[in-house]
This record gives sequence, C-alpha cells and structure tokens, in this order.
Amino acid sequence: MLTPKKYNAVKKRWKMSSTSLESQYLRHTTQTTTSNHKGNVFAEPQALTKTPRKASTQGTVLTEIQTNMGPLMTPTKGRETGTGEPWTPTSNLKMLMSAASPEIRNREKELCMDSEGGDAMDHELGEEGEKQISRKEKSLGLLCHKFLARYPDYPNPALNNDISLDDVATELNVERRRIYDIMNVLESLHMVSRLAKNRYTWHGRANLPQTLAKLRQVGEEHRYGQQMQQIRQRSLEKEFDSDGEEKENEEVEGGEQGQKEMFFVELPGVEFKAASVNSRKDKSLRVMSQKFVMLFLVSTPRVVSLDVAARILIGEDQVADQDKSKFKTKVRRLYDIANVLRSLKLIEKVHVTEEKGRKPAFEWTGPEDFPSVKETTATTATAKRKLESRTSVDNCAKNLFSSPGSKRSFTRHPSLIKLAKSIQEDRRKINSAPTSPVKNDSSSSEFFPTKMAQLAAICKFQLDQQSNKVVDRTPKSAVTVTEALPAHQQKAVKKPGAPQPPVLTPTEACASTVHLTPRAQFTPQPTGAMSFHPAQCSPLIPILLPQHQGGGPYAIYMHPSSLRPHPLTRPQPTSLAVRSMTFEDKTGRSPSDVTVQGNSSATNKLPTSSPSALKRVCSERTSEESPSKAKRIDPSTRDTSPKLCEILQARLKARRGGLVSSRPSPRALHLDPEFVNTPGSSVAVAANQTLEQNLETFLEKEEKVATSDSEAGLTPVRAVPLNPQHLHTETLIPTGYLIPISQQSLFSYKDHNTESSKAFTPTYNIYHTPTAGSRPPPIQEFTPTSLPLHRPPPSSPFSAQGHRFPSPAILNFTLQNLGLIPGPGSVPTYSPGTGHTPEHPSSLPSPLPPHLGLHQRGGMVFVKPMSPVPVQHQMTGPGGQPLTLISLQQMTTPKGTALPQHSFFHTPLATVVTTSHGHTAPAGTKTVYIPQRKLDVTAEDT
DNA sequence: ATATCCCGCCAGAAA
DNA sequence: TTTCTGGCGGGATAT
Repeated sequence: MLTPKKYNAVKKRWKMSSTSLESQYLRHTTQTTTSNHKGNVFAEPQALTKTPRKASTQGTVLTEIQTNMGPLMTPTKGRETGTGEPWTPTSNLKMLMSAASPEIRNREKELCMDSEGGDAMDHELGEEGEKQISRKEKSLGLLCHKFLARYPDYPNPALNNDISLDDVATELNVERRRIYDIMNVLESLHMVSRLAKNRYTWHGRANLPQTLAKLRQVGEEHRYGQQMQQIRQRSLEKEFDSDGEEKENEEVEGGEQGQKEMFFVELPGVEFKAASVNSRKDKSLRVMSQKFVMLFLVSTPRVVSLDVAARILIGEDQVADQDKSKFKTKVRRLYDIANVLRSLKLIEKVHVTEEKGRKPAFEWTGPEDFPSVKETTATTATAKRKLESRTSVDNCAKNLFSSPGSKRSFTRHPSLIKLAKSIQEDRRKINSAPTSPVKNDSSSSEFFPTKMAQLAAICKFQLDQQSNKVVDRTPKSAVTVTEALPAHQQKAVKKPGAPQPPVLTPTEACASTVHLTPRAQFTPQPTGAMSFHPAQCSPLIPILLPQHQGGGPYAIYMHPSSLRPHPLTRPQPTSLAVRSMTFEDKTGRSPSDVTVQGNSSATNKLPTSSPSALKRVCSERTSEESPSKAKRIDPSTRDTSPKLCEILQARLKARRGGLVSSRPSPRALHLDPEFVNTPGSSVAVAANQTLEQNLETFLEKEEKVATSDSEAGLTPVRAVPLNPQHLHTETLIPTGYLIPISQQSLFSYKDHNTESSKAFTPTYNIYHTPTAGSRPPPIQEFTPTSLPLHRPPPSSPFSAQGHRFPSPAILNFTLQNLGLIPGPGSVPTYSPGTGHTPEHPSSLPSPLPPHLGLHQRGGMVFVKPMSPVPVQHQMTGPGGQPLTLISLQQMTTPKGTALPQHSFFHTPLATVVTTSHGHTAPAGTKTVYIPQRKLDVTAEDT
C-alpha cells in the first residue's frame, strides 16, 4: 500500500493540497486496484471557479487549502457513479462534460459571487472523497488540457493575459510543481513567457509558427536529423559506425559547440522571455522540450522514438549507454514533455515496430508547413525591426541575442548569458513597472505587429485547417486508411476504407497502421502518386455552394478539428467531402513540408499512393488514383468538385478583385497566394473569402488606426503566412467554428478601438467576448453558453474549470447541455456510421432556444471544431434566414498524418505506423509487408 | 515484465 | 532566511 515514506512525505508537504491528498492517498492505497475510478477529480467544477486570490501567494496557504480541498473532495465523493467501466476515454469525457457543464452554468453566478465562500464549503465533503482517483486523472497531460482550456489559443494582446501560478495551481488543484512542468514546456514553445516570480504571460499559439520554424532551423543546424538516423541505424544494425563521417560532426557538434549544454532558443520578434531562461541551469525541461520538438521537425518521417530522442538529448552517444539511470531519467522527462505536447496536439503517441520489437515513439501531428526559416526570419526580422525601432530598450536587448540571420540570433550563447541576464533584469524591471510598456500596451508598436501576426495566423489557420480537414477526415477513417496502407496493396485495402464513412465506431477507428516509407520518396513514383495536386480539390466547395446559395446569410463551417483524440468523431460520411489539399510550399524548399501530403502518398511505395497511408492525404486524393477506392464519400461529389472548384475560384477572384481594388488586402489576406491560385485550394478559398473580408475590414481599420506604415501593414501580413502551422488543430479558431458569413457583422464593431480591432479575429470575439466583455452586443448573444456548438467530446473534456475565457471546449459543453449537441454519451452514436450526422440537424433546430440559435446576426460564432461529423443541414435562423451548416472535417489525424518523407532517410526503411485508437488497438493493422526493416508505429489515442 | 509517469524530496536561485 | 523553481529518481500504475 502506501509507502511510509510517501505517506509521510505527503503529510509533510501538504502545503497545498494536503488533507485531501492525504485522504486520497489513504484511500488510494486501500483500494489498490483500480478498476474503476473514474475521474472524479475533474468533475469538480467548482473548484475551478476562481477562488482566488492570487494575490497573496504564500500567505494564502490556508485559503488555498480550503479551496483546494473543496474541489478535491467533492469530486471524489460525488462522483462515482460508478460505472464500472474501465476507464475509457469516453467515460472520461463524460465525466468531464458533466462536470463542466454545471460549471458553465454557474459561471455567471460565480462571477458575481465571491469566489471564496463557495469554496470553503466544499472541502469538507471532499474529505470523504474517496475513490481513488485513477492515476490517469492526475496525469500531466490532463492537467495540461485543463490548463489550456483556460486560455484562448490566440489571445487578444490587448487583454491581460497574465497567468498567476498560484491561481492556476489553486484552481486546478494541483501542486505547483506540476504547473512548473507545464509552464516550462509551454515556455519552450513560446506560448507563455515569464514575467516575474509567479507570473507568466500567455501568448497562446500566436507565436507557434515562428517558434517551430526556428526550432526546425536550429535542429537542422545541429544536424539532429542525421544524428537520429545514425542512432537508428546503429540500433537497427549493430553497426556502429555506419556513417562515421557524420557522427562525429553531429554529435560532437551538438555536444560541443557550445551548445552542448543546452541552449534555449529564443524567438526574436515576439516576446522573449527572458530572464527566466537563463537562470538555473536551464537544463532541462525547457531545453529538452525544444530539442525534442526539433527532432520531430527535422526527422523525415515525423516519428521519433523515445529512446532515440533520449539518446540525443542526453547528449550523446558518447557515453553511450552506460548510464542506464541517466537514460531512464531522461525518458521520464520526455514523457513529461510529451504529455504536454500531446495536450497541445503537437504530437501523438505511437509505436514503432522494428525488427526488434515495438518501441514507444511519438509522431508529430502539429503543423508542418510553417514558414521556412528563411522566410520567417526575414519576415520576422522585418517586423521586428519595426517594432524595435519603436520600442525601446527591450527590443534592443533582444536584438542582441537575436539576429535574424544567424543562428546565433536565436540561440543564446553561454558567453552572452551574463550580458543577457543583465539586460533581462532591466527588462524585467521595466516590465514590472506599472506602466510597463510591454505588457499592457497596446502600444502601437507592439500592438500592431501582434495584430498582424494574429491575422496572419488566422488566415493561415484557415488554410491549414482546410488542408487538414482533408487529412482529418481521413482520420476517422483513419482506420480504414491504415489498412489501405499497405502500399502495395493499397488499393485493396483502401477500399475497405471507403466504407468507413458509413460507420465507424469510434473505437474501432482506432487502429490503423500506416506504413511510411521514407524512401518512397526516392522512388520514383511516376505514377503520380502525386495526385496530390490540390487541384482536385475540394469537395467542400461543392457543398458549400449549393447550400450556401441557400441564400442563407450565414454559412457555417464546422470542422472537426481534432479528431484524433477520439475516433468517435469519425469522419463523416457526409457528403461533404473535404479534401485534403496539399499545399505546396511555396518555397518549395524543403521537401518535408510541402510534400507532406505528397509524401504520404509517396510513402507508399506504390505509385498508387497509398492512400491509406496518409491519413493526411486525403482519401480523396486517393480516389483519384484509385477511383475504386473512392471510399470517401460520394463519388459524385468528387466529380463535381473540380468544376465547382473552378467556379468557386472564379467567384473568388471576382470577388477578390473587387475587394482588392479597394485595398491591398489581397496580398495581405493570403498568405499564400499560390494557394489561392491553385485549383486545389478552392476549398480554402471559399473559406478564405470570409476571412478575407474580415481581414480587409480589419486592415482598413488598421490603416485608419495604425495608419502609420502602410507598408508595415502589408508586410506584416505577409509575414503572417508564416504561421501556417497552426493547422494542427484544434482550437484554432476560425476554422473549426461556425462562421457566419454575413459580411457585415463582425467587423462592425471594429471601430471601437484598438481592442476591437484585435477582435477582428473571430476567435477573439468569441473568447473574449464572454469574458472580456468587450465585444459588441451582438456577439454577446453568442456567449459561449448560448452557442450551440457541438463538438466532440474528446477534446473538450477538460475545459471544465473556470476559465477566463470560455474555451471552445466549454462552448461545446454548453451546447451539449443545451441539447444542441449530443452529449458525450451519445457521442459514439455519432459515428459516421450512424449515418448522417444526425445530431446536428435534428437537434439544432428544435432544441435550440430561440435565442440560442445561431442566428446571431452580426456576430460570429465559432465553434470549436469538434465534431468530425460533417454536419450539414440547413437551419433556419431566427430571422428565418436559412443557415447552412457545413462541416468541414478536418481531422487531425494523429497518426500517420503526414509523413513527410524526405529523402532524408538514408536508409530505406519502411515504416509502418499503426495507430490504434482507443483500446482497439490492433485492429487495423494488417501486416504490411515491408521489405526491409519496417517501423511500425502505433498510435494510441487516448 | 515493461511502459508510463506521478509524487514530492530537496537543492539552487530568487526575494 | 524564506519562497520559488525545478532536477531528479523512487516506485506506483497501466499495459
């Protein structure tokens, strides 16, 4: 049972959670087995509520305790409905949902009330709490989810995005130590930056693209890719040397170069975080996290096995394995990091099977196409400069370290550390100052760029998402896809996949095997595997148009964003097929990016491209290749699609032209002009239109407001494109949400002021509105609560706690509560199999209270992408206006998504990725046969 | 048995 | 000194 040691420790420590913990512990011990614990913990919404006071950190211990207790206890006790079910993702979701919803409901109350009172009471109950909480419920990943649910992916810079560690720890009911782990990882991605002692600033994913681009750059510089390969090879074959040449460089290089140590990569433009970084050794988590991410970004198949990563992180091989313990420790840390990254949806767990056996590994599921370094750098630099000029010292200081071009810029050299420190200190002081420019401000300088960036990001998002959709959709089908995988046989397999639309149980979806063959690339796949062309395009369009035309003023796009977590969502059968579009990189630079999709296809050795393989690639593409497979949805759609695309494009152009004439926006809007041009992009285009409008509006405003540099405005925009990465998922904004097409709306309020301008992003509105309150009335109508969104349970679960901003998850919950969306429990039903996505259609209309309806006219509502299910129906708005819902499915497939295959790979290894969702693990797998060594990757979702 | 990874001690760095 | 951070690794859980 309990180890005395631990027990004592617990007692001792108990500063924070104390009693409840203790009791839990005890219980825990008693119970030993687990079978049922459901996670009650989360359940407790109230806990979340903000109790808090952040102000006094320490002093408040008592208070904290109380608060804490409440939450803890409560949950435990109450919960247990005990379904005996073993823990399942679904169940968990259910719990979360249930928990969350109440919270949401109460939110208002909470706000009003003082937080404290409520808390106190709870804790008593808590004491009893019993059930042990399953370990999973306490996992870092879950905690991270909860944490993330509290903040918008793209925060409004104008608002206060401060994060108080104490508050977070209290609200989430966890020890601070745990929060540090999360913060360190987020900080490594520049999603947060440390302001001061207990304070961090939330940046969300706004900087993610740049960060990733930079990390990739640094990773390339360090030749991590090569190192990885070497290690892999070595392990595979015991040949140690395989490439002597490199190894030395690499390793040595990595190790020695000064970096050996680890250095923390900073982001130039945005905010740097500074100080915190250098202090302590900085050894680990932060740096490790960056390195880990770099590995994904430079490896060809975007799969990194744990041991390889650990080896590289350790520094090297030099020591080789001797240090078992060291290795072990490293692995532990990697798991910690991986959990956070998984929460961010940047990676997914998979298993790589080699001849030896199956090894744990992770696959990158984040954005692939963020701007290349060069681009980024350049852009960034430009933007930066502007900023800098305006800004002051801070910037200067930063610049020191970062010079755009050189790697150095990003990396902090040890020798510079001191200098940096001093600078940072200064900076800190400045910041802390009441008036610190940095923070609040919306000082034009900062503000402006930021905005731009956001815009860009948003745009990017949309594009990405669309692209993703393609992928995603597959996801559900992923399973099927996988099957298809076997490249060789792909076709055959694939077919099966086709059916998927029909139904999949969520669970089933699970397992899929993907084969990645790196070399595939090489292989000339004449066939064209490359079907990828975007041209084919978007099925969406078709759908859209028609419905759209409905005249309904609003068009709603739904994406299911991240399905991956749960298969449940599954792809929809819907007719809408989304497709995957591939983007090509404009740059064309790295094979990796661009090709991703292509790669995937490429991956499959066979020309046909393995549809399956790539989840990313959409099935659609595949369809091209193998018509038969057509699995996807309706062929008919496909057929039409090209035409539709053309039409759409034409329309867009026309539209655009009009717009353009008026303003520069065009370029601004789109990040990727090419994209637009490409036929394939049609979908994107459609989506973008709205966006464009918004942007335009935005820009206009900007112009007025900002006025200043016209150029700047433009430039930034362009820069923006960089951000593409966002795709990954989820949260992001616009895409997944319902977007009312009505033009007028959103921006109307822009006028207001800077803030409003920021608001322009739909996302913002949504998020902020509720909380911030800044939003215009119309929008408010849509407060999260009212919104009818539905999303698949998976992602949302965590949101429960009090969040400042309503997280998408929350919205979803809310919707569910409303009945708009099917409850979690029902989720399974959603499965495509069910047929159409029943839920929406039926549910929406009737259940919705009138007010709830999407009708919000002026405002936009975003829904998180949740449901994978393609929903289509028309709704009638309150006004009687018809609404069309379109679901774009995107799924982020976790697994095999894109496998970029770069030729990088020396070895011709074939990789098989197996993903299993849910428990069903093996399901899809089929063996694939692989010529040489194969790597099997299995993803598990959960 | 192996894979995960929670927990919290404890030391170094700030305040 | 006290508090904040966060490295680290034991050992409990999950598979």
